[in-house]
Amino acid sequence: MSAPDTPRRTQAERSALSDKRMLEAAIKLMVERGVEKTTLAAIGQEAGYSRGLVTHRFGSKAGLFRQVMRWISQRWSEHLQPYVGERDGVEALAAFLAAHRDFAQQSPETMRALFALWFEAVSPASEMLPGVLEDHRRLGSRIRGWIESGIRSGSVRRDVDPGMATAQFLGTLFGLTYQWLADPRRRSLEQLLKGLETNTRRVLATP
Amino acid sequence: MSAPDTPRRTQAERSALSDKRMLEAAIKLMVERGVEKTTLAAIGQEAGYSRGLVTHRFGSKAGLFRQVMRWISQRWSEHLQPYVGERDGVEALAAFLAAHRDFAQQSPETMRALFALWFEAVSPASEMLPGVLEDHRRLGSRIRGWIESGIRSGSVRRDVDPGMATAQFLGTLFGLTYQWLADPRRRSLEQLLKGLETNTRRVLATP
DNA sequence: CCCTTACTTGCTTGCAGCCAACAAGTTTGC
DNA sequence: GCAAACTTGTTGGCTGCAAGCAAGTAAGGG
Repeated sequence: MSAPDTPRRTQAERSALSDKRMLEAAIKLMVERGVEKTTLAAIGQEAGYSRGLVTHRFGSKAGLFRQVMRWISQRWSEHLQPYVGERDGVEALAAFLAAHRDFAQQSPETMRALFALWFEAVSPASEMLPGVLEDHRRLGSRIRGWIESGIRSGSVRRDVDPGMATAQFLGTLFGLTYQWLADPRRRSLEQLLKGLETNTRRVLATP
Repeated sequence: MSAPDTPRRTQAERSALSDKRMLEAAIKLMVERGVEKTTLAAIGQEAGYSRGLVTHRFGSKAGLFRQVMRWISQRWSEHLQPYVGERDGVEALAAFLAAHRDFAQQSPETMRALFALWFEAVSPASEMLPGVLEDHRRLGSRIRGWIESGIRSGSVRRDVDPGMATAQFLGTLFGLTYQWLADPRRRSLEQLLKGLETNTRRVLATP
């Protein structure tokens, strides 16, 4: 007879579970207190383990938050996928914005954690920057793809430079999300993204 | 006869000098290593004083960087002033972007420090956030003013919502600056801001 | 006037508390 | 029994505080 609160697990299950718990605890605490004021000991204990396990598993504090970023980034990316479907051009961008809006509404803490990590990475000599740039590049490629196919299918103006339009679109998305993070009550993210959609249509769509 | 390397100074001069030296040292080190990896002891010694003076003067690490932010923010604001002059509407916004571009070119480290501090402030429970929001609000008011007077003078479309247009414009400015900070070599800030100007004209200007 | 004495302000040094990272030990699953 | 998961002991380094020293300033008697 085994105690119901500690069922027998395989080693793989054990470490997968502790990984998940620690990542979730890290997100919870970093959203409450910020990365700097979140200690590794607190994360370990919030997750139900010892103060030392986090370091043992992820190597360092930076290593942990790199993992947090990858984890959320992946989930975000998967969430966006189905919204766009087979659309292209401006319609794909609009669907992408709707996905972003819904994700922020469904789990604002997760969104906050992801973007806080991205924004903190601009700090010079950041150990997270390479991963952030990788994420941005991937995201940029998808967006540029939609714009380019929009040009080919005629729904996007022919004189648009896809690379530049991508930078503008992503820049505005980041900037609006930043404003929402900094001061959530000033304007709703939904409203801000609606504005971006309108402007994107006006700038990119064929007349 | 007094030694040339230690001229006699009043108390006020002494502290003004040490303040300036410490703020400059803080900017230099935070641009090199990031805020987190910059120690108060290193700042004090870089400035030519003891490891303890920074805390004594500014109270805490957060207090110091609050002061750094105010200091740069003020200089930035003063730099922008003369560019705009008596312009309004889209022309004022274009002049503002030119000022931003020139400031970034003249002293990129200063710009980098200011925006890094702004972006780091989105971290929850940040002690700097109130000051950042204050800066943003002031900036937003000026921009909204230009847009509103542009509407009155007829150079900006009548159906534009000034508050929303301000949020979009500022958001894009932040987002593009973020991209430039994160990856300076990918696209020049000049190019990015040029794109913003074009889009702003397309969205706001009367046909 | 100037120069001694009392006082203020600027600055340094020593120390306590806290944290990340590492290493050695213990438990759990295979 | 042995390898992987996890815990506990320890160290070096950093912030923030407080006590103390030194440079500057003001006031009174000659």
